Amino acid sequence: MKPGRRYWLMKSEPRVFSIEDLAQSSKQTTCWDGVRNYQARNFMRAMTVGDQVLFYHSNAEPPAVVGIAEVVRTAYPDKTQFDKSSHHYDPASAPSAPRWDMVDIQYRQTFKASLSLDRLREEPQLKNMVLLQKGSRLSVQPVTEMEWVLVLKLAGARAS
DNA sequence: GCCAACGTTGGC
DNA sequence: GCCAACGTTGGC
Repeated sequence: MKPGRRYWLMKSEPRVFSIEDLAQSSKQTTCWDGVRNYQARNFMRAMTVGDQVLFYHSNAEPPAVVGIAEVVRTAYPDKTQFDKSSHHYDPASAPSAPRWDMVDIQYRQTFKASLSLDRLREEPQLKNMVLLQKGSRLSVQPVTEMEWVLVLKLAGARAS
C-alpha cells in the first residue's frame, strides 16, 4: 500500500463497457465519460494519478467487482457534454465553464474469481462500503484502505 | 420487466 | 425554499 494512494470503485454495465473492453482498449486505457452526477463528478475531481480503482459490473449476472484499474489522468472536461449527438449531451453546460469532467483509467488486472455483491455482503467488515448501502447508486465512490485490502484478499489478488 | 431509492427540475 | 412530478439507477 503506497502512502497517499487513494482507492475508489467505479461502476460500468458490462453490456456497455466491460473490464474486457478496458483490457482491449488502446493502451488499455479509457476516458471515463458520461458521468452526470455531481457527487460522482466531485469524487473524480479528487482523484490523483496512481489512485487504484475497483472495477464493478452493474446490471450484470451477478453484479460483481471484477478487477482493478488505475487512474492515469486527472479530471478534465468530458467532451460528450458538448456533443449534440451524444446521449450524454448537456445543453446547460457552457464550453467556457464545463460542468462535467472525466478521468482516464488504465487496466491493471482481472480477478480470477470475481466478487459478487452477495459475497461482499457476507463480510461484516465491509458493511460500511458505499456500494453496500441501501439505495446506493453512486457510479463513482470512495473505498477505504481497509476495504481495498480485504477485497483484494477475498479475490485472491495482489496489489498491482 | 418491476419498482424502490434517489437526484433533478420547475412551478409556486 | 418547498415539494410534486419526473427521470434514472440498478438489484431483483
